[in-house]
Amino acid sequence: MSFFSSGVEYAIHSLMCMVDDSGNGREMSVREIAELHGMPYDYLGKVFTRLAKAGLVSSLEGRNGGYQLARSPAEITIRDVALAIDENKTLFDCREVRQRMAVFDSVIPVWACDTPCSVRLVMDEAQRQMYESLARHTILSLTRRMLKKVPDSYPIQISEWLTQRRSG
Amino acid sequence: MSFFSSGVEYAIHSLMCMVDDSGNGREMSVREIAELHGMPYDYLGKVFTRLAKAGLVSSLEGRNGGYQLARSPAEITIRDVALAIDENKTLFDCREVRQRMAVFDSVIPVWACDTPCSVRLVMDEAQRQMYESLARHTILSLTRRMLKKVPDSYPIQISEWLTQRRSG
DNA sequence: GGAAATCTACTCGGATACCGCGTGTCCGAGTTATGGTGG
DNA sequence: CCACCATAACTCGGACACGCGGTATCCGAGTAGATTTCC
Repeated sequence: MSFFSSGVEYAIHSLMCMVDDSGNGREMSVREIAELHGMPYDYLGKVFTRLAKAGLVSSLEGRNGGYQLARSPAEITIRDVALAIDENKTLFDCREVRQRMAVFDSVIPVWACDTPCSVRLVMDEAQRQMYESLARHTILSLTRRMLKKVPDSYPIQISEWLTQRRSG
Repeated sequence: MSFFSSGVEYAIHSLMCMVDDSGNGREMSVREIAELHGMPYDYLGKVFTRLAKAGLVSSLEGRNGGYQLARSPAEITIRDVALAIDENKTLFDCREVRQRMAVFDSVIPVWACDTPCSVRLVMDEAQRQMYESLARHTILSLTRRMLKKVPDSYPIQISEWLTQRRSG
C-alpha cells in the first residue's frame, strides 16, 4: 500500500475546490464536495474533522453550514494537509535490531539503547527531505498550476454546478 | 503502518554485518545472519532472494554456501536496498479524482485523462527527494558511521561469535 | 587408498495462516437556519 | 404580525464491518561440499 492514505488525496482535492476564481476561500459543505468529486460522503466527513482539528479549516454548524478555509490558501502547504490527515506516520519504524544481537547474551549494553540507530537516522533524514518537498507547495500554488492545464470553462462549470445545486 | 517494510530494515542490517573490519565483503549464510540479529530465519531467506535478484548480493549454493556482496559496499546505496525489497512502492497512489468529477456527466474530457494530475506530480517529486536522500548513503558509509558510536570490542565480538559458531 | 554412495547444510520458491490497519458505512447527538402554525 | 414549534441540513464522534497486504511459518526441491562405505 502507499504511504499516504486516500484521505490525504481527498483532502487536497477538497481544499483546492474551496478556492474560488479570485484565489480566495469559499464555503462549502462536505456533501457538496463529496458529490462534486465522487468521494464517499461519510469518509470525507472524518477527513474534514481532522482538517478542522489541525486548524486548516473552520466549521460552521447548523443548517447551511459547512467548512471554510481557516487560513489563506497560500498559507496552507501540502505538508500541512498530509500531517493533518496522517499524523505521526513514519516512513520507517526502527525495530531496534541492535538490541537483539546474539553477541549480547541477554545483557544489552547501554550504548545500544542510548545512541540512536544509524539506519533510523538515515531514514528520518529522508523523511524530512520528503516533507520539505511537500512544504514547498501550497493549496493556492497547486490550484493555479492545475488551472493552467485545464480549459477556461472548467472552473466556470464548477461554479455553475454549485449554484444550480444550491438553488434546486 | 510505515512505508518501508521490516524487510528493508533486516536487509540493511544484514548487509552491514557482511562488511568486515577492513571494509570488504565477507560471506555469510542466512542462518548465521538471522541468529546473529535475532531475525526470523525463513523471512530473512526471502529478503535475500530479493537482494540477489536485484544484483546486490550473489548466492553460493550447496553446503557451506551463503551470500556475499555482489558489489563493493561503497557502491550499494540505501536506495538500492530499499528498492530491491520494496519494489514499485509509491508514496501516493493517485485515484484520478478528476475523472470522477460530477460536472462531467459520464463524459470524461480528454484532458482529464491525458494531463497528469497536479497532486500526483507534487507527490512524485517528494518521493524522488526521499529516494535521493537515501542514495546519498551506502552500506559502507553507514557501517563506518555505526562503528564510530560503538566500543572497539563490538566488531571483534561479532567476528569471534562467527568463528566460534562455525567451528563448534 | 580411491571411487561411489550417503549425509548435511545451504539456496530457492510456492502455499498458507495470522492479524493489524486502511477504507468505508451506519447511526445517534448536537446546532442552526427555514417554514409552517396558532394566537 | 409575531411567537412558537417542527423540520431539514448541517457538523461531530463512536462503533463496526470488510478486505488487503505485511509478516511470518512450513514444506519440498535442487545443489554441492563433507563424510562414510565398500571394494
